[in-house]
Amino acid sequence: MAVQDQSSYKVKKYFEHGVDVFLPHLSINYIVFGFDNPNLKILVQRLFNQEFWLLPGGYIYKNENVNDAAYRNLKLSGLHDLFLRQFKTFGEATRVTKKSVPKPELLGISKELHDWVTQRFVTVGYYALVDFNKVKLQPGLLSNECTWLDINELDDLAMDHADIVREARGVLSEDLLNFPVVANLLPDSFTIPELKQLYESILDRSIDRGTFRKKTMKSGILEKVGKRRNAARRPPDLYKLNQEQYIRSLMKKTRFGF
Amino acid sequence: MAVQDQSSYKVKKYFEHGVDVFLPHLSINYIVFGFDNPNLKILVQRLFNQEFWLLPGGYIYKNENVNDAAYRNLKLSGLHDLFLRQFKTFGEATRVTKKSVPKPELLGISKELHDWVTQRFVTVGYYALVDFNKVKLQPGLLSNECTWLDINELDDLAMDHADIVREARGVLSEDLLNFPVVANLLPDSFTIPELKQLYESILDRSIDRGTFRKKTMKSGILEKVGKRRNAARRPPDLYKLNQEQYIRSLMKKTRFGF
DNA sequence: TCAAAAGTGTTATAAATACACCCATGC
DNA sequence: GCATGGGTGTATTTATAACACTTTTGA
Repeated sequence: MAVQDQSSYKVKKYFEHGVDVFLPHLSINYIVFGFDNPNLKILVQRLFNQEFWLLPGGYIYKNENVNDAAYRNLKLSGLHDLFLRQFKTFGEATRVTKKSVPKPELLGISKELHDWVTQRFVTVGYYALVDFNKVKLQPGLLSNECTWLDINELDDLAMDHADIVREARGVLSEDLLNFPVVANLLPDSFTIPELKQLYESILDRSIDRGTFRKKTMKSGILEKVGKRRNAARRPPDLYKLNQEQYIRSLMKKTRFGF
Repeated sequence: MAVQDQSSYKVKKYFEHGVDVFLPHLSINYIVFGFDNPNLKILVQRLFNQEFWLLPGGYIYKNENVNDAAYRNLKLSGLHDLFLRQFKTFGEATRVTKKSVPKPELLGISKELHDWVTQRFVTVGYYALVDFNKVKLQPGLLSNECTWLDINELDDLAMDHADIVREARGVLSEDLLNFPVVANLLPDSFTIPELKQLYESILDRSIDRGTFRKKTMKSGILEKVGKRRNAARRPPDLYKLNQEQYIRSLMKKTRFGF
């Protein structure tokens, strides 16, 4: 399950140029969604010896675009070439102390660094969509352990991170109905029932099979590429994204009303 | 038109406790929408002797919620009890230098303050909806002059503020179709044709009269309160918001598809 | 041949769209 | 009475939702 890495000093790598190269009081946090059929998961991390999980995140260089920082920090966790979207900024002054503040003193870091990472942060929230099966879990520079957490089991998240996840899910639910973004969560080829299950796990409700098929087919972004053969039942058709039509549909902004 | 106030030193009032009480590198900017039938307007300010207009904005105290700061800063411009919604954070490192950087040296402020206000800022964007006729233009503490600018005439905005306005308009267009937020832009009582014109000015396209009426009526949030008598033609019915139904409809999230 | 899931079709209802037509007013 | 914009009705098309029926497979 969880992937661990006990080198407690790699945090120093992240801060190799000190803390003053970063914008103070401003951080980035990610909700990385992955679809482990039939469940929607999010990627979480923790510092070793700590009780609670944290959303992945990072800081922004003083001369760096926030969006660029978003991609850079994700890359440090081995995630790249993914769908990434800023969705909200969280600015409560007490957000860090809401629940289970991390204890950086356990990391054996300097007083200066300790003070820096425990300052008040306004955090810019991004959500990312990844192909669950392609992701190799790796803790990144700011954590020692990472794992997938079920979207419905957020009790073990620290600070206000459970709230952030819920907001992200709400925004994703909306985006889902406006754009076929969700294909970013699936492998290159997939079946309609899989896509339907994905919609259902995000929206948290069931959708009629016939209606779902008709709508997704009509959008024209799916292209049949074969059949899947694996069980004692009718094999589902396999589809892939028609990239051209996909782009076009992003432009048109056709709404999928389920 | 524009309202002026030549006291160039009131900026010092805003910074009476120095700059260190504020979060560095982080600001708030507003797009205050007002409907001057038939045109959609936004509120802009400028520092005297400067060429370009700026969006209203402000800074955040170190121990203050960003949302609270948003309301507080608006209040300094005489705006309160309005609809306010965070819609996006703008984090380009070079956003300030995109076009026409303000010249604070013209204000006769200290070197320290000059350096502070010209640092790199990540800005949290909010849009506000106000009743155009109720707003008394007043420049606030961070500007000497303010006015309404037509939503389609953004050439005179400094930095990346025109981009920010365009993004805000896009978000408002979406929100408009999901919630009856737009009533916040109208006086207490208004006619259906006025409401329609408002939709059209935001969405920048025309809507069928019959369809518009049917949809808005069906939502049940409008209550007839009389007729308007003013021209050589059939007098339109006057409506007001049914507050109870309005709240309910905010919950239900019914979509207005025009 | 059977169970199970995939695929397809049917029908009823509701929504969106584009009109046409009538209405109330001041000049 | 007439020009003007406001209010209402209708017909067409399209979307939504629920459900039933058929197909394909391995066991």
